[in-house]
Amino acid sequence: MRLSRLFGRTTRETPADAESVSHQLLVRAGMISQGAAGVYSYLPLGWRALRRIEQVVREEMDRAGGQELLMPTLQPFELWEASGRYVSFGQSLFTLLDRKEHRLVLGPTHEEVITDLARRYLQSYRDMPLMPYQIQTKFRDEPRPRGGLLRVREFTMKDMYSFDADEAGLDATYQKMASAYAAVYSRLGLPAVMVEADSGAIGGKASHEFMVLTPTGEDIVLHCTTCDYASNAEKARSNKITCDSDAVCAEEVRPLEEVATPESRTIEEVATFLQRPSSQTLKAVFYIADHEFVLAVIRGDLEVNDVKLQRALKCDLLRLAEEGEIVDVGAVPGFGSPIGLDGVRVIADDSVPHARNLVAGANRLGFHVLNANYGRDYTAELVADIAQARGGDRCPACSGTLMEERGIEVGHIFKLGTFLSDKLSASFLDENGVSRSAVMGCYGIGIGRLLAAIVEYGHDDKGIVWPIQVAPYQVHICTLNPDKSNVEHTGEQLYQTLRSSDVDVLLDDRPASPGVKFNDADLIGAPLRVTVSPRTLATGSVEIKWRNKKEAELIAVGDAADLVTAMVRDALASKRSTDG
RNA sequence: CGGGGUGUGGCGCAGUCGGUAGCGCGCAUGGUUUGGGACCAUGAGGUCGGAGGUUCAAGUCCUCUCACCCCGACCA
Repeated sequence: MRLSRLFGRTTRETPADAESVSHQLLVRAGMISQGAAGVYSYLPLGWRALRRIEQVVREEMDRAGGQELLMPTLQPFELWEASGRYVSFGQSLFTLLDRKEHRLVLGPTHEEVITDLARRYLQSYRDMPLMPYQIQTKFRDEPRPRGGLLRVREFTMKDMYSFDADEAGLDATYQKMASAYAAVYSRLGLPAVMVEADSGAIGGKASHEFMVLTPTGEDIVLHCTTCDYASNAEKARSNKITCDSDAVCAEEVRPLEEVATPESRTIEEVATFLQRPSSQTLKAVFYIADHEFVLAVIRGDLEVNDVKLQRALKCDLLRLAEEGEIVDVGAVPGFGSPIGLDGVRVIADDSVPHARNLVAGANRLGFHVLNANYGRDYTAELVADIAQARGGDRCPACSGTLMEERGIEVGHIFKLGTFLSDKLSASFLDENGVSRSAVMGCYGIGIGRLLAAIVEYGHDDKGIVWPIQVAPYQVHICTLNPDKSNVEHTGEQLYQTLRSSDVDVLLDDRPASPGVKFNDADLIGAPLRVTVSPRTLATGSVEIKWRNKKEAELIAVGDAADLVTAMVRDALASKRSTDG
C-alpha cells in the first residue's frame, strides 16, 4: 500500500476524548474512528491488524479441534426467555422489534443459539466432544463504554462452545482450551496470565480469565507472591485469620452490653470511640437482592465483595439498600446489626461466626452493643465467604502474601455444566442408551480488546510497536527526497519486489519531509523500517531499522529485497508455532 | 443510574464587559526546502451540539434538551 493512497491519516494532536494510550495511538495512527459511544469504525490499517489477530485465534481454535461456523446476530427473544438469562443480562441486552412487532435481540453472546443448534444435531455420545466456534460481532449495551476499544458496545468476539458427554469430558476440553488460549497470547506477544474468575451473567461454575497485566487495566488481579494462586479480585479469596482475630477467638464469651456511641456511625468512628481495633467490630451492610431485603454482616476490618455476595445469595440483581428501606425493616443506619432484627435474611461472612465479643450496632440511634456473639445474640441463614480480598492479604492457598495488580481481560473461559442444555433440552443418548444433557463450556476472546491490549502493552512515546504477527504491514519504506537522484525509483522497485514475495509493505511515497515520514512510521508501528535516501544511495545502500531497536544498519541496495524478505520470514516463523 | 467535565471549520484550542467569530495543525495552489513533525505567499472551509427564551443585538445571559468523556455499579 502506498501511504499517499491510504484511507486514513495520522494526526499530530491526540484526540481530546481519548484517555487510554491504545485509544490515543489507534486514533492518531488512523486505525480506528469513533462513531458513537463504544462504537468504532476500523479504517484499513486497524482492520488489517484486527484480521491478523482473528487469523491467529482461528488457527489455534482449529488446532485445538474447533470447527468454525457462523450464527445469526439477530436472535429471537424467546430463546432468552427459555434460558432465563434475559434477567441476568438485563439492560445490556440490545433488543428491537421487527415490523410484526416480534421482539429480537442483537446477540451479546451465542450460548442460546448454539445450544438450540446442538439440540438438533447432537444425538449420541459419539458426536462428542463437539467444539463449534465463530468470530462475529456482538452487541452489549454496556452501562459505560470506555477506554477506546477496551470496552465497547459493538465488538468482534471469538466465541467457542463445547459439548461433552460428562464432566470428565468437559474438564479435558476446558484444559485443551486453556492451552489453546495460552498459545494465542504467546503468538501475539502478550504475556497473559490465567486467573480464577467469577462467571457473571454467563453463568456456570468454574471460570478463568486471561489477563494482561498493565497499570491501565480495568480489572484488579490478586496473585500470590510465593505460590501460583491468582484470581480476579471480584472472586479472590484470602486467609482472614489475623493475629487480632485469633486473640478474639480465644476470648471468653462475655455478656451483651449496650453503650452509647453518639455520632459514631462508621466502623472507623466506632472503633476509635470505643478504642477497639476494627477487627473486633461487626459490620452490617444492607442490600436488596432480587427485591428482597438482605443484611450482610462481616468483620469490621473487611469489606463485602458484592460479586461474591451475589453468588452466595444466588440472586440476579443486587444493590445496596437505601436509607428508607433500612429504616422500614426496623434497623437504624449507622447503628445497624442483626441483633434484635426480626424477619430479615441475614448472611454472614465466614469471618464472623468464630469471632468473639464484637462491637455491633444496637439498632438504636446513638447506641452500639459490646460483646456480640454469633449463635447467642444473632445467627445467619447462610455463612459464606463474601469478603473482598486485597493486596497485602494472606494467600488462601499457602502462607504467602497476595499482591494486587491491574489487568486487561483478554479472554474468559467457563465451565457451564448442564443448566443451559437442561433448559433448552440439548440431550443425547449415552453408551447405555440413557438420555442425558450435554455438559457445556464456553470460551470467549474479544478480538478488538485484544488489539487494544496489544497496543497498551506494546508502544513507546513515539507510537505503536506491533508484534510482527499483528502489524498491519510488516515493512514500512520511507523514501526521503523522492524527487532527488534515483530515490523514488529505488523505493518503488524495492516495494514491488517485496510485494511480489508476499511481504506486506507500506511505501511512504508522499512528498513530505524526513521528520514527518519517520514520525509517521514510528506511529504506525510496522516492525521493520527501510529508508531510501540520497545519502544511503550515495554508498549504494539502504537503511533498515527494527521498530523495537534503537540502532539502524545499512545494507547494499542489491541485497535489500532478499534480506528484508528473509528477516520478515524469520521473525514471523519464530512466533508462528508455539504449540507444545 | 449517581458524581464530575466538555461541546466553537477535519483535528487541537481561544473568544474579555452581550455588538454578528479567531489562532495553531491539517487541506488546496504556487514557489523555496529536505535524515526526526521546514519556510514564504495565496486560498477553501464554521446554522458556535439542539430547542426555546431574555435583549435593539446572544458563541457569550436564562430554561430545557441531546451527545461525548472521566470516576463508580457490568464484561470479551
